Amino acid sequence: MGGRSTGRVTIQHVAAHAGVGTMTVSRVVRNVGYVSEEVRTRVKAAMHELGYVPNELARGLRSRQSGTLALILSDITNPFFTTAARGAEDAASDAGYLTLLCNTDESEVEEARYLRLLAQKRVDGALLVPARSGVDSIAYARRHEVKIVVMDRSCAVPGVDVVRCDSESASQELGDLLYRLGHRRMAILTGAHGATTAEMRVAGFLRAMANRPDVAPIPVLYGEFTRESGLALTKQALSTPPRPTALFAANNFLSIGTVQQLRAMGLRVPEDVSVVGFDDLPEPLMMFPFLTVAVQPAYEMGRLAMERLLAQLGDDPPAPRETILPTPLVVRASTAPPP
Amino acid sequence: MGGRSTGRVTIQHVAAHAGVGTMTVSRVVRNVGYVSEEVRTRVKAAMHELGYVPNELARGLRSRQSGTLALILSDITNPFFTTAARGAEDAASDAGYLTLLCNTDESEVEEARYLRLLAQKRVDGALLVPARSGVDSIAYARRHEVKIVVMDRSCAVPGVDVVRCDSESASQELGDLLYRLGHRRMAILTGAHGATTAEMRVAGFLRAMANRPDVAPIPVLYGEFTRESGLALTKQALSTPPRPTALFAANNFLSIGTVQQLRAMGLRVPEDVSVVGFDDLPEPLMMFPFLTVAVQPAYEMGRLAMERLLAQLGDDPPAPRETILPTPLVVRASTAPPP
DNA sequence: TTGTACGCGTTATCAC
DNA sequence: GTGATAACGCGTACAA
Repeated sequence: MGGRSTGRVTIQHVAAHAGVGTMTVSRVVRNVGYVSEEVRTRVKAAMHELGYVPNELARGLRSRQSGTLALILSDITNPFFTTAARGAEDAASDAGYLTLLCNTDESEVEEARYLRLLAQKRVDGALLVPARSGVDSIAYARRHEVKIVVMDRSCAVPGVDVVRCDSESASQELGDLLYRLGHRRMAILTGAHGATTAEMRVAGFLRAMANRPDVAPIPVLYGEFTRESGLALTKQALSTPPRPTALFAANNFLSIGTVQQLRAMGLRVPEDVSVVGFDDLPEPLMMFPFLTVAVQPAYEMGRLAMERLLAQLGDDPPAPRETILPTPLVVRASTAPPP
Repeated sequence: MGGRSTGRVTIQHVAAHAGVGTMTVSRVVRNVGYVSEEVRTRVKAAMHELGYVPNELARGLRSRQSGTLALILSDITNPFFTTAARGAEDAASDAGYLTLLCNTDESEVEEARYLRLLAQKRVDGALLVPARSGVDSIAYARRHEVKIVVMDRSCAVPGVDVVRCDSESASQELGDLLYRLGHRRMAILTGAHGATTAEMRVAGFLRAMANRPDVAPIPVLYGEFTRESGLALTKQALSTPPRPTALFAANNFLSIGTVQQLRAMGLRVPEDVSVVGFDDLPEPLMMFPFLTVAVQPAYEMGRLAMERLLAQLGDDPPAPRETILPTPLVVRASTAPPP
């Protein structure tokens, strides 16, 4: 693979070397228009020999697109988002796009900062997991011709594509499950107020108890989607009588904290307290599959969302819609009838 | 915030709106050179009003840099790389850079493909986890003025920056540990031939047994760094007499497969077979901390590697060197004396 | 089928 | 202090 070029080989050098005009080289590079076979091979040889690499910056300047997409999520470290990111990157890569990674840590300020940077870079589009409502971000993106698909969370902005899992129904099913097992005193541990996933999971679980007068009032403890929050909220939930016989932890980190805290308090799961959670861990990470959970199809969500985004970038973009992915339950050892 | 602009506001529009030349606007935007306070405020007002966002593509075309870095790793889905990626992205973000994510799945073909794309995008630099030797990739990157820092793996190419963990010493310590516990029949399960981490861990472990004649010859089973490989290699290791009393699984996925397979075969860990592994899982992911492992400082590695890369991009780049991070052991419940 | 001139948005250079 | 002008490398329109 050719030449001792220093990366400053331009289309003109190639043209000169091949004894043709720049436009001919351009046509060969992009494989469009008519070029005689003879010239084509001559140009290709020159490209190879000089180690020519087309300059996407210049290309983008002309064509008003960068061939780059972005992934704006709260934290790649959460295995749910890790898997989703992989799905998204796979889809983008298949289409020849590169993907920028942005961690907002649920901060609207960071979200806005990244969006500004992305607009400067003229990215063609972004997958957005909005920290809060996302209205400002989406408005900003639209103003700057950055296509947006909202992922994982619902979004009140009209005319925006959304791909997410069915938090509400899945939570309701988790509630049903606990009820059928005989639980009547339960508590919900969830994320921050305002985070749509946190809210929807609460709503779904409560809906399961709506017409069941024998169920005690259900405390809803808001915190964060972290292990630490799981520890703290669990302590709190168990210290307020009547003591719950089952806990619903609305996220993977939360549920891990929950189980750890229960064990630290000398309580057995599920003999003393049942636990249901949200989000499964990827199979190769689970040494001891244990938790009864709602399994969000993270990879599919990421891939689908990116495919939607790519479609938006295409010639006739489909009408925006909300795509809600099925979110089945997996029943394991963390649930049992109340003691 | 400002204007109903459609993203096609250029520096010239701002200049016209403020009644100044484009150069003056450019100076204000970049905050360099001399501009009178009065004009400066006028320009800033115009920028705000028009919703001006500087075009990094055009900027990069002039300045020959893109403000973008890349992360080329095998699979973001591996929590070790996830955490490293977070460290790298944090460092890049702090410096005002955006980070592209590239998953090669240990394929040299994919690695080369991404590198070509990155060269087209004129990325300023990349963190590379080479699938194999990396010589071609590094040569290519150099030819195209993409700065490279090799991460996680060692690299024979001279003059290249490397940041990695101490696979060899840590593996030796794991070997020492098993020996001191009394194990004399052991086996090693590792990744693919040629992957430097796979090789180094084997070498380190074997070194621990070098001058110990009472230790039985140690089978080295090569496979992949996956759970499935862990299942298969474990089966194989236990089916060839003399049966080992301890296994060394050279990677997180491998060790999980190992434990699962042992349990499937009705063997208890550590009563029947001890297991030591490599890579810890992040704390918020471990419901049941169990495995004795060498803990690679993934976040620090990612951050440090990116900081090295940023330094390379600076004015006086430091001389390339190999940075080897300490990799301590954590002893947990998966190790015990042989039965 | 092939080549020429110009513009994409920005910045470096050099005058004013 | 400030502004005209010429690149940066490529693609579009048009001419040949």
